[in-house]
Formats: sequence, C-alpha cells, structure tokens
Amino acid sequence: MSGTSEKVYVEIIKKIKTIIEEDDLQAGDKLPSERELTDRLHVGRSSVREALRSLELLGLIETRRGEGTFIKPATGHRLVEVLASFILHDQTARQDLLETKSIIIRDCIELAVQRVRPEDIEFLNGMIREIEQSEQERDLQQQIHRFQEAVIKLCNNHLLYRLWVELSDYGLSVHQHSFLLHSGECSQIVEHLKNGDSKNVIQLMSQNM
Amino acid sequence: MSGTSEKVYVEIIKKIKTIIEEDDLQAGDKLPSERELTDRLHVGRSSVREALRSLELLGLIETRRGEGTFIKPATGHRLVEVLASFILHDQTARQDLLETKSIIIRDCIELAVQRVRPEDIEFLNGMIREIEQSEQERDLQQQIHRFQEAVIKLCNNHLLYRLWVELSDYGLSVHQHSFLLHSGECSQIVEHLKNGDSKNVIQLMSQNM
DNA sequence: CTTTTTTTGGTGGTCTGACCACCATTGACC
DNA sequence: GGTCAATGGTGGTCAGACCACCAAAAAAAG
Repeated sequence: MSGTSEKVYVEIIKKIKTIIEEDDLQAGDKLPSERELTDRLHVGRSSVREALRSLELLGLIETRRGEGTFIKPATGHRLVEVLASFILHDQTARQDLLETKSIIIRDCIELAVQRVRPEDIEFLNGMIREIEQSEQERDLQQQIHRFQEAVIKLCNNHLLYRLWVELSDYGLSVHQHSFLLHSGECSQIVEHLKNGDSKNVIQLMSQNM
Repeated sequence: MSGTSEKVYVEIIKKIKTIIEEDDLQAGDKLPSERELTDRLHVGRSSVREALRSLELLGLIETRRGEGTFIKPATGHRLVEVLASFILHDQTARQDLLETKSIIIRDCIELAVQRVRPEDIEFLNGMIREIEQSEQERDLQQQIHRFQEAVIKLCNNHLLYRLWVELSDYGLSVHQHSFLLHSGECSQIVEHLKNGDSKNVIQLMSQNM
C-alpha cells in the first residue's frame, strides 16, 4: 500500500484530528462514539480505543463512562504528570527544562514591555487590588497564579504563552514547590512594566518559577 | 474496593513504572512482553496494550514488532510534537508562529555561541566541505538543512532544540517556502560562531527560516 | 396533566480468543 | 562449517462478549 506502514492507532489519531477539524469541534464537544469510529474508519474497536486512550493520557480528550468522549480544553495535565514521573530521574532533561522555561519567560517579558498598553496596566492593578483583599490562602495562590499568567500573556503571542503554560505545569510536577510572588512583588512588576524595565520584571518573574 | 477507581490502563502504566524502577531498567532495555504483563498484572491484554500505546505516543517507549517493547532515552520531549500537531492548529496565527520561531532561533544561537567547542566548529566545517562538493540539488538541500539543524543543536539544550524542530516543521506545512542558505553563508555562520558574534549568526539563520 | 419510577438503548471499560506479520533462534540439511 | 527452513516468541489487529454506567424515553403513579 501507499505509506500505510503507520500503525493503525496512529492513523486513527490523525483521522480523529481530521474529524475535529472538519466538523469544527470545540472544547467540550462530543466525539463520535468508539463504535461509530470503528464503523466509519473500518478498524477494530480495540485500535480505536488505543488511539483514544493515548489522547486521553495526553489530556486532549476526556471520557465519561456511559456518556461519551469529549474534547478537553487544551491544557496538558496528566500528560505532564506522566512525562514527569517517567523522566524525573533524568538530570539533563530537568536542566533543559529549567533553562528553557527561564528563556521563554525572558522572551515573553521582553515582548510584553514593548506591547503593554495602559489598559493592561489598569487590569493588572485591578488584580493586585483583589489579591490584597483576598483572605483565603487558597484563593490567594490562585489569584497570584492568574496574575503571573496575565503578565506572560502580555507578550501578545499566544503560541509563546502556551509554551510557557506547558513548561510551567511540567516543572511543577517535577519538583512541586510552589513558591509564589507576594502582592508587593506583583506591584513592583507592574511598576517595572510601566517603565519598560524588562530586566527587573524578568528577575522577579524568574526567581521562583 | 480500595480506591481502585482509576482505570485499569492507568494502573498498568503505574505498574510498568514500578517494574522499571525495581528492575532498574535503563534506556534501551526490554520491557516484559505484553503477554507476560497480562499474566503478571492479572489484566486483559487489551488493557496492557492501551497502556503501552499511550506510553509509546508519549515517546517513552518504542515497540518493535517481532522483538518487543523497549525503553527510549528520556530525551523525547514528545510533548512538543503532539502539542504542535494537535493544538497548534487551533487558530495559531501565522504571525505568532513566525515570531516564536525567530525568538527560539535567537535563543538557541545565543546559547550556542557560549557553548560551542572547537570540535563543533571542526564538525561544521566538515559539513560545509561536503556541501561544496555536493552535486545533486536534492542532496544539497538536505545537507544544508542538516547544517542548520546542527547549528541550532549547539545550544546544547535538547528541549529547546526540539521546539525549533517542531516550529520549523509546522511552519513548513503552513507555507512551504524552502529557501535555504547557500554554502557561502554557511561558512560565514561558522566564522561568526567562532568569534562569538551571535548577532550575525542570528541574522543569517533567521533570514530565510 | 404533572410527577415519579421503570425501562431501554447507547456509551465506555474490560476480558478473551483468534489470527496475522515479523524477527531471532534453532536445528536439520547439504 | 555454512546455508536455509522450521519454530516459537513478539507485537498488531480484529471480533465478540460481558459489565457498569448514564441519560432519555416510556410507563406508572399521583
């Protein structure tokens, strides 16, 4: 045959991707059932399942027994968990990860200082006000995380932003510290952003990644 | 039951991880066969396969028909690849892609000029000699591509390198330019690398990405 | 008619058994 | 001793059978 050397389950993954594109399925939408895919693609159900289970482990889909298979909002989760648990002992990979994350942060901030608009500053200030009023410790951590995310997002490059998200999640599961900024540092970051001082923002954002 | 709400294939993944640790299996070593895992873990072969296929898609293991399943060197970072092919297409503006690629190239080169060793230079020179002797147009393009790859790889950060590969491949499929360097420019790159002149290398490497 | 209960059909979850294709080793044959 | 066919183990795939679960439809109760 013509290049049908690929394993069936990999082919199925591609087909599923095609189906998602053609039907314009969005996060939360339901995928065809395993049996329907079996019929449509003329393959065995076990092969379909191998494909779906792989995508599930990657965190791309979610299966609910008795209901169906659904597209997940694209955030690696278990993907990261599994990779981390398997690669944890590889010192080189760890080093690469830290370095790459640090670099990506720098890149994002450098773009951000160029592109930040007054309304962005105002938005960040709003977040800081909320953080200062926060009382629940749990809420606080979440809010600060959202703040960091918002800062990175200012790079105005969604791809780069996504890279940061993935690398962050990945790093988190490797060594689960979760030192976060305190609200004072958040304010400093906004100040430096306003002044176009990328160096200090990078320093603050990198210190406890 | 005792918290065995996890799906079987996920449990199997954990068990496999345990087996790897207990038997101290290294990259390249052979995993127990599917049938043996079926017996040892008291599960169906299809569940074992769902687990193995998932790990395979993550790039953590490699299966060779007729031989067995083997552990892959943990430098896979398949994370990037999968994200690229599956998630990137969700409205990633071409501009983001171009910008990100450009940034990654810059990052790689900046690391490369710090880390390049004399033998790397010698290796690159060898590639250039081959390029100059090349006669087939097709070979030439491939050789130059390998040259570019080798330069990026000098960053000595496999994760970053993989990011570049994926962005390049993805970009290729978006708009198939394939302007490549000519051999003279390759020589210039090596010269600038030797002199620690990252700026010029970046310029040359970025011009026709 | 509305509400509750039951039924039913569809879905994923798992296991089993059966082939096939491929590979490496074995062992017979020359 | 070297060559080549037979063999057993391995992954690759399919088909069918259950089970557990859920939601919507149908039936029963009010």
